Amino acid sequence: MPLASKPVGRRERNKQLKLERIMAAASELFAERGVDEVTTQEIADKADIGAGTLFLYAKTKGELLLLVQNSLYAEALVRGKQAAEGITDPLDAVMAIVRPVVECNRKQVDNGRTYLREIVFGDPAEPHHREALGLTIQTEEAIVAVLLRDERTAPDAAALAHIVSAIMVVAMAPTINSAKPVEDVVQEIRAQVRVILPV
Amino acid sequence: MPLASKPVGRRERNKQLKLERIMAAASELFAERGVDEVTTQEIADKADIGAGTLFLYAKTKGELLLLVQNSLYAEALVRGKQAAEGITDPLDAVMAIVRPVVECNRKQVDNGRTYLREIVFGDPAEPHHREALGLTIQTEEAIVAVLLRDERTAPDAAALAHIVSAIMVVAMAPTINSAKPVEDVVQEIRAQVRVILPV
DNA sequence: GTGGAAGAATGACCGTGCTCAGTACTGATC
DNA sequence: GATCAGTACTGAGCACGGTCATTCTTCCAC
Repeated sequence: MPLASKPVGRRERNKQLKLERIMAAASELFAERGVDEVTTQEIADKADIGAGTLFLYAKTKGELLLLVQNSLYAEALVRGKQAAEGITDPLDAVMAIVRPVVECNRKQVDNGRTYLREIVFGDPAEPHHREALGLTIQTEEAIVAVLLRDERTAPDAAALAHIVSAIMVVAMAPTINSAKPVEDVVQEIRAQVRVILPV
Repeated sequence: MPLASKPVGRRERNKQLKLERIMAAASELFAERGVDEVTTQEIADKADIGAGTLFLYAKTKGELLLLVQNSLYAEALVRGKQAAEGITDPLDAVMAIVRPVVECNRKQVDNGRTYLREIVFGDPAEPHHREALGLTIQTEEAIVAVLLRDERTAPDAAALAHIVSAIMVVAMAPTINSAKPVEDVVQEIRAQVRVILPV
């Protein structure tokens, strides 16, 4: 009976287990074939639960994608923050944060774009959506931190970081850009960020 | 037989008439109840055509919304361009273009947001979508024209205009902002544009 | 143990956007 | 007019995401 500090009954344990099975199933199927080519029925089958049960754990298919992709995004953000630490040039430092996020988002282009769509148009009341919004805020805060190294007022830094966010979204999300390789997208973002980051 | 320069047979005429009926029906229903609360069946009924026929004129429901909203957007753009002509301050001039677009987009919030979603995530191969993209490009060109009044390089102006576009999208589209009144959205955009338009 | 309240799981079912095999219409050709 | 190829129209039907009345499970009080 190791670490039974929280009274965890069979009920809670089963729920947790089911959630893990769902995440594993969804994660795998989405990565393999893309979110649009997978039905919720398939995910339920693979997770060995009823079709309706799925929606007790994620209110919509979109929420399911958020659930899966949030952790990837979180990891990318950590990498970006670390990479930015050693870089003094503001533009390069900002791009050090941006790059891993773009790479992560483009790992499976369709899923990445749908993820963005869910963040922008989904229901912010849902927990997985809130988590995603939290990550975008953290990303902006990381950029703010970089910008504040130079003399700059805090409100301006916050506004600039928000603008960088917007640039990223509009570089990654549109269907027109969906065929562009990661490097092109990163360069496109860099070109725009440079214009708004005067020395 | 007035102006029969083009050989317009019954066939072409009927198609045109049907398209007009579809546009009228969709336009009215969308405006009344919002795009999500209207079924394609209802639109077809109101236009007095078969359910399947609808999709010969617009490949998806989203395309139908583009079809309807494009003309409104086009009008807003014209108003914005005119308003900007008499204004010398760059920030004010840019905002003169932005404001009517935001107002138009927010006339029925849900429809406006769905319109943006379609522009960003829809199929650029579809004709109505292409028209919408054309309008966004025209908007950016109008902003470029304003920016080039002051000494500024053309590439920079283009980049800045594109950034203003991005700011607008990210101000209007997200669910979180859907409750904000027009004036708040405009001010939010203005605050950001000011930061990137140094004298 | 037993009873029963609270909660979780289920899958048949529904509404929706969209498709497609079949039908009807148009207009050119003789 | 008759024939016919090309095109437009149709609505029954499909696939899918999501719901909900019902069933099953857990766990507490006694």
